Formats: sequence, C-alpha cells, structure tokens
Amino acid sequence: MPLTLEDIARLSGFSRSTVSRAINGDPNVNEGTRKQVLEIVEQLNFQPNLAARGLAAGHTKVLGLVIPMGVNAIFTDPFFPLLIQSVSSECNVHDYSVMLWLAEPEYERRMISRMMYNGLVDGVIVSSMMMNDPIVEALVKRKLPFILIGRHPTNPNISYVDVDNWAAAKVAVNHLVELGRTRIGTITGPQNMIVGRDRYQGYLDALKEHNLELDMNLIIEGDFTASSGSKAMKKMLSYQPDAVFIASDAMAGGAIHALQEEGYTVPDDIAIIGFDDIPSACLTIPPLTTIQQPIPLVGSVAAKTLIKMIEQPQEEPYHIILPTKLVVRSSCGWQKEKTDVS
Amino acid sequence: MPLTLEDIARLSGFSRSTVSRAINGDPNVNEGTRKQVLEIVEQLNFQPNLAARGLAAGHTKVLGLVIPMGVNAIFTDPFFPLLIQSVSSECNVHDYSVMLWLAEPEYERRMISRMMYNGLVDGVIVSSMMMNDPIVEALVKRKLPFILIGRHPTNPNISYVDVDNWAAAKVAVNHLVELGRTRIGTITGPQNMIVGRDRYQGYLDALKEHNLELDMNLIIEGDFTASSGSKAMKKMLSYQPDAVFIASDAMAGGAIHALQEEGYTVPDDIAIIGFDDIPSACLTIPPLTTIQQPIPLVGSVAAKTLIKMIEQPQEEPYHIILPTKLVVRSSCGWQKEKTDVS
DNA sequence: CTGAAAGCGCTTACAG
DNA sequence: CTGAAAGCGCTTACAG
Repeated sequence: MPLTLEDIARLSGFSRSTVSRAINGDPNVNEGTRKQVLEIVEQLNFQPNLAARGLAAGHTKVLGLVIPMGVNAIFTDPFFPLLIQSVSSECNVHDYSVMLWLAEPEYERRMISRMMYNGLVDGVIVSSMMMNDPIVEALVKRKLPFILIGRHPTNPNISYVDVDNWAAAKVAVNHLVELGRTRIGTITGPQNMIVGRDRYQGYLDALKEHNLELDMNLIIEGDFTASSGSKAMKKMLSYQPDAVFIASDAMAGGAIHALQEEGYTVPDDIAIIGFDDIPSACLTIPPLTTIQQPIPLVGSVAAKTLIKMIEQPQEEPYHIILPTKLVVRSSCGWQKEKTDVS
Repeated sequence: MPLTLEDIARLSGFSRSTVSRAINGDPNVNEGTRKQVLEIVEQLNFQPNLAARGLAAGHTKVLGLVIPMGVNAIFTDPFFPLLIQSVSSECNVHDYSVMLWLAEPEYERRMISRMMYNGLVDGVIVSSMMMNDPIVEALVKRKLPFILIGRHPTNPNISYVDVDNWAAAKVAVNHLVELGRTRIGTITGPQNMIVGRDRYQGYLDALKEHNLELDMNLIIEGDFTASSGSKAMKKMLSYQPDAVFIASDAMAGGAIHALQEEGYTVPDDIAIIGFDDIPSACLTIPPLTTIQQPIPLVGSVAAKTLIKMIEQPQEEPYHIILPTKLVVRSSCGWQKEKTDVS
C-alpha cells in the first residue's frame, strides 16, 4: 500500500495539515519543521495521491493535449511527434503531466464531454483542428482554460499560438519568383483546416502581387501526407508548372519522389519549395528548400501559456505568433549553404 | 460549475447511491429507475468527476504509456507515433484514457515515483526501454500492473508483447544469402536495447548457419535514426559489403541516401534490407525490402492485455509474441510484387 | 432494489 | 506557525 499523508504525519509528529503545507511549499511553515517533514518524505519516497489532491484542491497539474485524428497525416507527418515532445518537455519543467487524447471521430463526442467535466485535467491544448470542429465550441462553454495550436478562424476571444502562415507562404512564393519561375503551382493543405487555408491564401496573394496568371490547373489540394503530395504532383505535371509551392515538407517529399519516377529533374525542370523544415527535409534529393517553422517552440509556448492561463487567469486571450524563416537548400536551384545529413 | 452526482440525485428523485449504481452499470438497479436516471444524465450531459471516482473506487480507467526519451530516434522514427496511436485507439474502445509520459532522463526519477504512487493511472505500458532501465525495477516493487513492449532480457515474471526479433533477423539475412550475397554487413540498433541485441544476434546466427565469414568491419552500431544509418553506411563502404541488413527502416532510409550520394546503386552494388516496414518504406528509391512487424497490433495487444491484467488479475505473466513477415520489394534485387505509393 | 453512512487521501479556511 | 475539522465528489459495504 502506498503511503498517505497520514503516515507521514504520524512519523513526523506533525499534523496532516502541516505536512501537507510543508510538501506544497506553503510559506506558513517553520523552516525547521519543513525540513523534518521533507526528510521523511524524501526517505520514504512519499508521493501524494494526485486523485485525492485533485479532488481537494480542484486541480491536478495535468494538461490535456488533444490531437484530432481526422487528419490522415497525423502519424506520418513529423509535425505531431515534434509537437507532442515539446509540449511534454515543457510540462515536465513546470511539474505538470500531459495527457494525450487522440480524438477519433467515433469517440470524439464522448471524449469531449468527458474532458470538460472529469476534473482530471486543468486545461487543454488543442492542436490542428478542423475549421468546424465542435470541440472548440464545447470548450468555450466551460470554464476549462484552453489554447489552440493554430489560430481560430473567427472567434478572437480564443487564445492560440501560431505562425504567420499567410506571410510565410508569400515568402516562399516570392523566392520562386525571384528565381525566375513563372508557372508556379501549389499543393495545398486541407482546406478545412485554417493552416491549409492560410498558406493557400498566401500563395494566391503572392501571385497577385507579381501579376502572375492564376491557373487553377496548378492548384491541387493535398492532405499533408506524402502520398497525397505524390499523387497531386503527378496530376499537375501535364499542365507544365515550372515550380511548386507545397504546403508541407511531407507532401513535398512525396512530390519529389513522384517527379523522379516520372523522369523530371528538380530543380532544373521544376523547382520545389516546402513548408515546415522537418528533420528529413535535408534528406530528400535534392535537399528541400522550405519554410522553417519552430515546431518545438510552438509546443513549449503553448504549454507555457496554458499554464499561465491556469495559474494566473486573466480576461484577454493570448494571440501569439512565432517567427518563421526561409531555409534555402537546393530544390529551388539556389544553393546558398550546404547542409549535412549527419 | 459542473454537475455532481448530488445534482442528478436531486433531479431524479433517487439517492446518490442509486444514481451512482445506475451510471456504473450495477445489475442491482431496477431497469426502470436506471432508464430514468440515465435519461437525466444524458440530457444534462453529466460526466462523473474522475478524480473523485478514482479516489473512491481505487481506479481511474487511465493507462500510462511511458516512452523513454533516451533514444534519439523516438521522434524521427514512425514506430513511436504508430504505437501511440494504436494504444490510444485500443484504450478508447475499452473506455480507458491514456496518459503519455515522455520520460526525459533528468525528470525520470521524479516521474517514476510519481507514477507509482499517484493514483492517477491503473497501469502502465513501458515501451522500448534500455536494458538497465530502473523503471522496471521500480515497477515490480509496486502493485501497479504493467506490461513491456519488447521482452525483458532477464526477468521472466514480467509481462510483455514483442515480436521474435531474433528469428526475423535471420529471415532477413537468409533472404540476402539466397540472392547470392556473401559479404553481408549489418547496421545494428543500440546494443543497450534488447531489440537491438536480438536483431543483431539473429544476424550473427544466420551468418554462422551459412558458414559465412564474420567481418567485424561490416558491423556498425546505429541508434535507429536515419542519420546514424547514413553515417554507418558511409563508414562501412570501404570494406566492400555486397549487402547490408539494417535493423530499422529509418536507418535503412538514411543508408540508401548515403549510397546514392556516394554513387552506388541499390541493389546492384549493394543490397539493402530493413526492419519494421514503416509507411515510407515503399517510398525509398528503390522501394525497401524489409521485415514487417505489426506495430499497430503490438500497441493494441499491449493495451488490451494490460487492461485484462488490471481487471482480471492473475499470477502468470503474459508473454505474447506477434508475427513478423518478409516484405520483398526491390532493394535486394528481387522484385516479387510492385508496390504503389498512393 | 434502494438509501444512509462511512470513507477514499488530500487541501484549506478557521481558530488559536 | 500549527492543528482540528469540514469538505472535494464519488463508491460501496451494510442494513433494510
């Protein structure tokens, strides 16, 4: 049987209350007694029962991380692992734990309500939701603090951390234009996700700014998976693009693969620029020029901010935009720097 | 404020006890009253506070999934995402939630003890631990049910689910031998992990069975990352292998990449066989021949078994071995079937 | 089949 | 600075 506070109380000669206060860093405890208590705690490796603490204190120091399974790419795209890892690390630092929910459609409703009510988490991070995801609506009705990864399309009262996908997409397309490309296509992300839309809109606006003709044959929607990138690329080929802005590196990897299969050369025949700068971006042949978004930073900032929202509630929502950066490798025909695999 | 059992009791006209029983499927409840209670529950979308339930009932219906961060590969190798996903799905089916712990070295000790004591999880799944991982030792001391993904090297009382890595590695090497290769190297997994050792031992024994000479220059340890595979491959080249058994597809991907860079042709110059059959195995050029292990099955069986251990405790440990399969593509020079990207 | 009551292991006013 | 006591929201013998 695990030890209880009561045991420590008995062993230390202090009351349960005092022991509890000592453990939780309450300033109203004599340093001497704190030391005594903590020594016993240490020695016996006592850990308070978190369910009990949660009940009594009204918080559990665990965060929920919700990843909707609607997206095919979820577990082929390194985006999510990287995100999970960084959220988890940041939580560790603050002495929080993270509970991962993979929201499968069939279970979603059940999970949503459970999550709201169950008193098991103090707040939740929602990643990459669909535009019409009912989860957000459900969350706003409750008092549970939550933060989105990726801005909310319409409700400005919702906190989020995001990058400026629109501006970054423009940077990507501008890069292509500067290199002399004129028939620039795009393989977009899912248009039911805000991230997919923002990047697409950036593409559109960049084209317009340069007075480049818009050819709908050069615009194909992908779903962030490599295979969708490959398929889209093949379909686009007959319309002779000379460059393609692809909304994720995973899709770009698939596209480059398709191009090779079809006998095209990157970047000579077609320049490719991706988005994300995932670890394997420098492993494609040729290495992928892409937009780097600081995924680990996104995760840690989201966690950090949510914890702040929990511990120091305030009215105004947080809208945090993290920086993005063009990483030039060779898939666009401009080798500024050499990147090593190792 | 979320509703409580008390609210439902008042609203339904029954006692808290009866409501609780109705919700939890206790057979000792009149079907009529159960229906009435459940209707109100449904209508108000009441969800019991899980912290309270955990305290009172002694279980929370949440499982911990521990993934040690010692391994570099953790978030570049699709193995883990696939595993997380399948564990999570299986838990959903059984109405359990999963709590993901990424065990970072610095926090590990703290987490271990917390996990044991905190009453927040009913059991834990430990994935891919190091051979000397203290977590197992800590776990056996407690009453907390747990199961390993990957067999334990020494303690037969510990439950696990695994594949027969040793036998599968032999199958892989045999395949190379059958194709006429004689200077067969290997890039192993970390030798402080049982999975790395088992696959290496299979390689060794296969060589011996075929009376092939053992050349230590053709044996290099990797860490399951693509970049370690690439580096190892380059190092091995000067010793002229004509085939390499690589202990993970992620490393094999890196190795193939390295080979291309160095101007070698796969499989003509060097045949490559991997292990795992991750989704991108058919995306390498040429597509990778590999050993398929049923990662999603491993995850779901682990979860299912752990739940059984929790709900129907028994003395004997579970030792579950899942099947493995040679998938022939073209990286060994034997094209049995064509595999499409899409 | 149902209810009153005790209890799970903590936290936190309240009083001193 | 410390302790006795109430309470967090459930479950579960126990009695009927």
